[in-house]
Amino acid sequence: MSWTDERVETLKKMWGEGQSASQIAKELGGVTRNAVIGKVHRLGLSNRAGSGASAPAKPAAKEKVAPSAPKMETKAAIKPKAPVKASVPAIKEEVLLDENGIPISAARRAIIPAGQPLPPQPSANEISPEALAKVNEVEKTAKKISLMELTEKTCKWPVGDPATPDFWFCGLPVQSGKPYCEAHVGVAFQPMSSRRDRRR
DNA sequence: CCCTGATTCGC
DNA sequence: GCGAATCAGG
Repeated sequence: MSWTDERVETLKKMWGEGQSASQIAKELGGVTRNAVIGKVHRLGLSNRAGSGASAPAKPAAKEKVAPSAPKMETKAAIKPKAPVKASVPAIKEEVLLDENGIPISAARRAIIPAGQPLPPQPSANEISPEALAKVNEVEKTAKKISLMELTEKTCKWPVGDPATPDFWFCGLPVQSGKPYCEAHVGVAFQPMSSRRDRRR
């Protein structure tokens, strides 16, 4: 593959949108994230910001270390024509508030359904509205995979009622070792804080 | 371990 | 110019 005008265009676009090099590489196909990063540098748009921040001294005096332990990279080549459009829709969401002023979103209610034993449900915690908004967004683009499709790399956040055909798991790539994608990690692991002891 | 971008350097 | 290998950090 070569850097056709078109591909460069996509690269610029996605990089500008803050997409990671690996994501861009996947989108383009035929190139690795290294290639993307290399190109990005050559194009001189390594810095996404460009604000007048004083350029920190980067001597970058690097020395060749003895090459000893070679590292193999795991190649998983699966790219279904997922219509994953790189778009950044405005995060606008209606956050309903309950009696206590705790934000309740549609997504939230959607995952509390049957009252069955569900995974780590942050009960009455106060979750940042942003996190919830993100979850709502994610659930729109989630891969919606089935139980059997779950792997260590797929978000295991359940959505819907397990007793319903509409039940599915998020399925998006997990964040490092966690069982959920970034968005769901945000609502799954929330330090209980609202437990402020109030005088009565 | 997973991921990220940054840099180097042989091609 | 290109990008794998490597480095460095999260």
